[in-house]
Formats: sequence, C-alpha cells, structure tokens
Amino acid sequence: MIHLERVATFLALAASGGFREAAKRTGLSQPTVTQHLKWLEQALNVTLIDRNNAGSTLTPEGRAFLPYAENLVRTYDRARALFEKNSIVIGASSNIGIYLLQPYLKRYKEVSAHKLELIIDDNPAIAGKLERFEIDVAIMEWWDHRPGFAATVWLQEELVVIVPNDHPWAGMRGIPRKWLKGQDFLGGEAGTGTGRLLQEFLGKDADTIGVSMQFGSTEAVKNAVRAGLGISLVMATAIEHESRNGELCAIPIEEMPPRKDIYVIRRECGTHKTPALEFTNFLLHQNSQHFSAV
Amino acid sequence: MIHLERVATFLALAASGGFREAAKRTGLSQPTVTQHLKWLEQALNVTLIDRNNAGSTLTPEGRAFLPYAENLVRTYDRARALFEKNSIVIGASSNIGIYLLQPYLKRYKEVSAHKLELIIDDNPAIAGKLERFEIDVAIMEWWDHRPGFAATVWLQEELVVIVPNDHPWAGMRGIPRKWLKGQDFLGGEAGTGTGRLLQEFLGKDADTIGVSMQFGSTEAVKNAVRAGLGISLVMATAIEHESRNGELCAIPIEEMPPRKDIYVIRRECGTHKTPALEFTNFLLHQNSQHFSAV
DNA sequence: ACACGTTACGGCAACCGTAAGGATT
DNA sequence: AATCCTTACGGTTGCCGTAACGTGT
Repeated sequence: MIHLERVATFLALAASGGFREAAKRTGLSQPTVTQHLKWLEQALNVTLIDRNNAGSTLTPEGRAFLPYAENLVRTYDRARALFEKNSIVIGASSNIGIYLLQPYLKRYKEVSAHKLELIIDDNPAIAGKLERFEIDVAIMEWWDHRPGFAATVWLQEELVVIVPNDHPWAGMRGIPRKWLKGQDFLGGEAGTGTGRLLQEFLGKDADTIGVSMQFGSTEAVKNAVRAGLGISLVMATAIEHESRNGELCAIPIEEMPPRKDIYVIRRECGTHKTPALEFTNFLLHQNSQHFSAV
Repeated sequence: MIHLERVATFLALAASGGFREAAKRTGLSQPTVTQHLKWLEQALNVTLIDRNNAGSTLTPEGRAFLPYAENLVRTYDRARALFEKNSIVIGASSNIGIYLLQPYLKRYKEVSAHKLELIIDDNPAIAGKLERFEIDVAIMEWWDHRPGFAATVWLQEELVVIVPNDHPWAGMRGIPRKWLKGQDFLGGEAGTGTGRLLQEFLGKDADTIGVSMQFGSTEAVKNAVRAGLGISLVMATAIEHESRNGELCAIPIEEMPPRKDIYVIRRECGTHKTPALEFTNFLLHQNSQHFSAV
C-alpha cells in the first residue's frame, strides 16, 4: 500500500518533466521528490521515470501507470468534494452542454455557492468519465441503465426538421410525420446525438448521408443544411438561435411530434445529501414536467 | 492526502461490521483500526461509521464514500498487477463468457502462468468495469469506441435461427434471409445481446416478443424456444450443445449469413507489455481470421 | 561551472502495539 | 461482567528538509 501523496508526486513529475520542477509544483523539497518516486517504484517494483540530465521522461511502464495514477488522485479529490460541498463537475453531451444547459447553469450559480465545472464530450466518453469518478453528474440524451447510478428523465425535448431557407418546405408551420420516410438526412454518423436520433425515429429505412464531424456534430449539420446539402432532424433548443435569425428554417412535426428524453445521471449515494444530488434536484424542480427514474 | 492502507481498513470495517473483526482481517491491532478510521474521517471531515456496541454500521456519508474507497484500492491492485505479471481479470458479456470463451481460457491456462479471473455481466456493466479499472480485458459483442482503449475485432460469429423440434422449419439445412422478416422473435429486450442482434439485423419492422430475463438471457431464450413459445436468433456457439443433443434445431441463414463482430478491448498502455496485452495477443493468434482495430 | 538527480544525515512527528479506560448491554 | 471502541503511552520507524555528493553537458 502506498501514500496517495506519492502518486500525486509522480503525476507532477510526469507533467513537468523534471524533479526540480515537480518539487516546486508540489511544495516539497527536491530530494523528497526523489524519495517519493523511489518508494513508489519500489512498491510497484518497476522503473517509472527515466532520469536524464536534460529532462526526465516516462518509461513505458510509467506511461502504462499514468491512467491508474490519475484515477487514484482524481477519485480521492472527488470523494473529498462529496463532503466539502463546494464543487460539482458536470458532464454533458455536446448538444446539451452547448445549447440546453447553459441558462440552467447560470441560474444555479445565482442560488448556490457550489463551484461549477462543465465538461462537454460525446456520450460514451461522458459515461466513461462518470464511471471513473471524473464527473459527479451527467446530462445526456442517452443512458443504458447500469447499476450504481441513478438516472432520471429531466425533460423531453421536441425534435424539429431543419431545412434551408430556399427549400420547398421552408415556411411551413408543420409537416406530417410520414413525409420524413425516404428523405435523405444529414448527420447520421453512429455515436453522435443526431445519428442516434435519426436511427431511432426513422429506423433503417431512412438512408442517411454522412457529414464529417466538425466541433460538435450539430454545428456541422447546421452548416451543411444552410449550404443546401440536405435536411436534418435536431433538438428544438439547438436551433433556436438560427431559427430566430432567419438563417435556417425549423419546422415542427405534426401528429405526435417525436421527443427525445434527456437524462440526469448521478452516482447512487444512499441517503447522504451530496452536492450532485442538490444540483440534480435543482434541475428537476426547474421543470414541472419531470418524471421518476426508470 | 491519505494512505491507501487506511482506505483499505475502512473497507474491511464496512465489510465486517466491527473494529475487532476488521483488525483480524487486516492483520492490524484493534486500536490501530480505530486510529486509521479516525485519520480518514479527519481527512474527509466527516463521520464514516456509526460506532455501536452491537455491530458498527456505515453512516450515510460512509455509504456514499464506499464506491470511491473501493475504486481506490482496486485501482491500486490492478496497477500492481500491470507489473507483477501474474494476474488478469477478464470481463465478458454473458453469451461470450458462458459459451465462447471457456475453451480459450482453458488453453491459455496451459501456456501461461497468469492467474485468470473471469467476470460475466451484461455489456454496459462490463464497459463500466473496464472504465473503473475493475477488469483488464473485456470481450464483448459490442463497443462504442471510446478514447483510452484499444479495441480489436477478435472473430466474427455466425448467427443461426433456432426453432423447436416440431417447428415447420425444423430439419432444414438453411433458410432464406427474407423469411425472417415479419417473424416474431423471442428475447428482444433492450440491453441484452440477443436484443441488440435482433435490432441490428431485423430492424424495427421485426416485432419482437419480450421474454423476461433469467440468469443470462440466452438461457431464457433457449428455454422459451424449447417450450414452443417462438423462435429466435443466437450466436452459433451458444447453441452448439443443444443442437448436438437434438433438444433444439439450429438453422443457418442462406445468402450472406449475418455475422456478429466480437471485440477484445483493453486499456491502451503505450509500449509496455502488460499481461492484458499478452492475453489479447494470445486470443488473436488463436484465430487466423483476425482483423485490425477499428 | 552549471544544471541535474542522488545520497547522507539529523531531528521531528507519524505510527505501531500493549495496556488501561469508558460506555453500553 | 462481558463486549465493544477509545485513550494513553513508549518505542520504533518513516519521512521531512538541509547539506554534501556524483554526473553529464
């Protein structure tokens, strides 16, 4: 067994590439850094860092150990945050983090002393960060119900068809659902929010044209639609700005418009009131239309 | 920062429900256990355990901390296994772990000194365990390509239709693919291997009847088919035994039979030769038909 | 000589186990 | 009084920083 502090020293070394620099960062004396690393290397029975006069570097073993080390200190950090009640790290998939969540975060900042941090990534990556204790709460449009987590449907976002301004459908107040069948839709890559939506609501029959992902697939899809490459289906919130500005035309779908569940997911923590739980409750109460966990 | 040993002591306490018992398990003296816990509680500034004359129990805070504590000691344990080269923990989704993997594990035991441990669970749970450093390698029929992991297609399993012995199709050497459309298939719950298969190869149009999951959905599906409730689609390996015994009838599909990719997934570890990498290479070389990572 | 990391060493505090001290039943 | 956990205490060891020491440029 080992002191976590030594692991932190290793991380400082890995990040700074030098014992003296690592000593400065950790506030330790430089010989102590030597000692910490030596202990760690002894405990693992392996050389982690290639000592070199001009910049020390990680050995292959050191590189292999790195994610484990990061996990160790981060887990401890997040465990402390459970009780110090002043910090929440939120993870959100791109569409939600970019468009939907921002006003809620602003409001939460006003009513709470919690220090908020938002991490945006794709769905599987966010799920991974949740598992690895990198984030305390996740807000996503997708969740496989794994054990150990509490998932709640936060709200249901309406989906709208977006078309360029010169499209025959432009200006329509609504379109029948059956018109969607057989249409070519942009942005259907697997793994992206848009891709999953298309898959789910149109099934295999709707052939989709791929659009290479830029920074956040919805941005790419919007640009492609604007350029006249085709049409697509997105969350209404994601298109609000362009719709108001008249850059794109967003059309609701008639007869039972498709809605996408948005989940709030946090680690189960029994009856203890964690900051993550407070934040979750805040989100749920901001919205009257909330439903219980599945 | 904290000694990991103290966290381990907390886990022993949580598991045993008493300071004396925890002392026995950890090999420490009983007052030392008291001290370890006190330090940990001081570091987190919270009470973790309700001291009680008749069995000490976790406080709500203790219960919340428990998964973090488990993650800490397990991560350290797996990090050590990276270098001690004698232990591999393998995770597999149910079908693969139960049917497909066993002969390979037996062969690997004969050629390697590694101590093997196999954990079987559903796909999302295995993915979670991989993220949390609970397992070193995962073998699954599904993978979203998340960063930090190396996924390789190990083999491609053929899918066969299974029908009861008194079914009109029974005894056929093969059936055309188009016959499958419109059939009712058993075992299509979301999240299970069978469910995903049906979804993928038949799409939304094939209405599926749910079968409640028993221990491992394929077992349940086989029983249901045997009982005459319907037919289903499973990996050929999963049905080999019953097919030979004449308990069920397995029929290949003509014209491009559907095949399911099986992935081997491990944490990326640079150039260091981990036990997990050795095992992965063993699996891949056991099979000539292997393909490169996606 | 200069910058790097390592070794040597002295002092302080951490940390163990043993033994005695409450508290609850 | 029988268990439980906590406190007290002494000896050992761990672990820090300072200072002196190799080593490569």
